[in-house]
Amino acid sequence: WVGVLGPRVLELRQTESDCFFRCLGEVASAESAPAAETVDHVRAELVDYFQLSKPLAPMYEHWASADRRMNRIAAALPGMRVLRQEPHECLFSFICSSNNNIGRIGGILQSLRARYGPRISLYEGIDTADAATFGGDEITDLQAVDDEAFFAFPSVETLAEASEEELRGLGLGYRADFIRQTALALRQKGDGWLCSLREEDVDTVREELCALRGVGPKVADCVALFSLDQVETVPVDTHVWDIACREFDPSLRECLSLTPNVYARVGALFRSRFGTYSGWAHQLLFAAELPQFRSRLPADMVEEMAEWRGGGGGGAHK
DNA sequence: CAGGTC
DNA sequence: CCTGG
Repeated sequence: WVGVLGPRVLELRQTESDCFFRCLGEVASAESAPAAETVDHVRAELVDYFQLSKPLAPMYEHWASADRRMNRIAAALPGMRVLRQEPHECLFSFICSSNNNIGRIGGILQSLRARYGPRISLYEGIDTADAATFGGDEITDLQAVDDEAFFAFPSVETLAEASEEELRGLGLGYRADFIRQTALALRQKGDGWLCSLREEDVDTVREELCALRGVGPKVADCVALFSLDQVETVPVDTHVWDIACREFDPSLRECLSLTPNVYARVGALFRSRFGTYSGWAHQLLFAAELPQFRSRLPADMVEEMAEWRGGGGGGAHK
């Protein structure tokens, strides 16, 4: 895998027993430390990003014993971790995700980076073709506009200065104003404000995030789980609602829309079943719904899921 | 209708 | 309600 983490382009390659990494480039402004120090620093950042100090095996065992279906999914999808993203990037990204599809979200975020983010220049002698072949992945997976363009995520300051019109031009649609407004609010609240929410309790985090433009319960929960250490939080989107209907409580199917009441019921179901790390358990169940992981699941399970989707009349069961 | 919010 | 499939 090749992509941007903070101010650097990183390459990761996983083998049976190890995970290798190297840095391919960095933003020009970053004062480059001695190479040996950078390696240690990047290693520490990866440990933080993938939350490697949290042992996953005990969680998997707990979830597997709590749920028959989860037992099989856990076996099929090992190592599914929740990322610990940079909170500002996470927040803006999930504001872009609302009422939107994954493909377009990725495009919008790449446009945001390319237009407002600092460019990352690759080190001498490194090109993305190297990077792509090294990992054996397609070059289409790269977060590059062209063959050599990488950008870090833009700062709050830069986004606050952006015009709504220009943001719309990048394909953000009505979310353009959400981005600008939230950037302005964050600038006013000061640099460390968002990260400081990591020290707060779930309810405070939710309340503070929901006060921002473009942030409702679902987006708030995503930011809480994926960047603010709220391991118990379960973001409920249309897919997670489906999972809850299908696996935990068919009566949820009667509800016409994802109202706050339904939202709360679904989260409560996950927490009663999976406990403290329900957000992480949710991540595994959610991943199992995605087309990219479907092929790894047992055939009868895939069939059961397809039947549910089709049986509802192409999603018309709502 | 898509990984919702105003 | 932006926008693309």
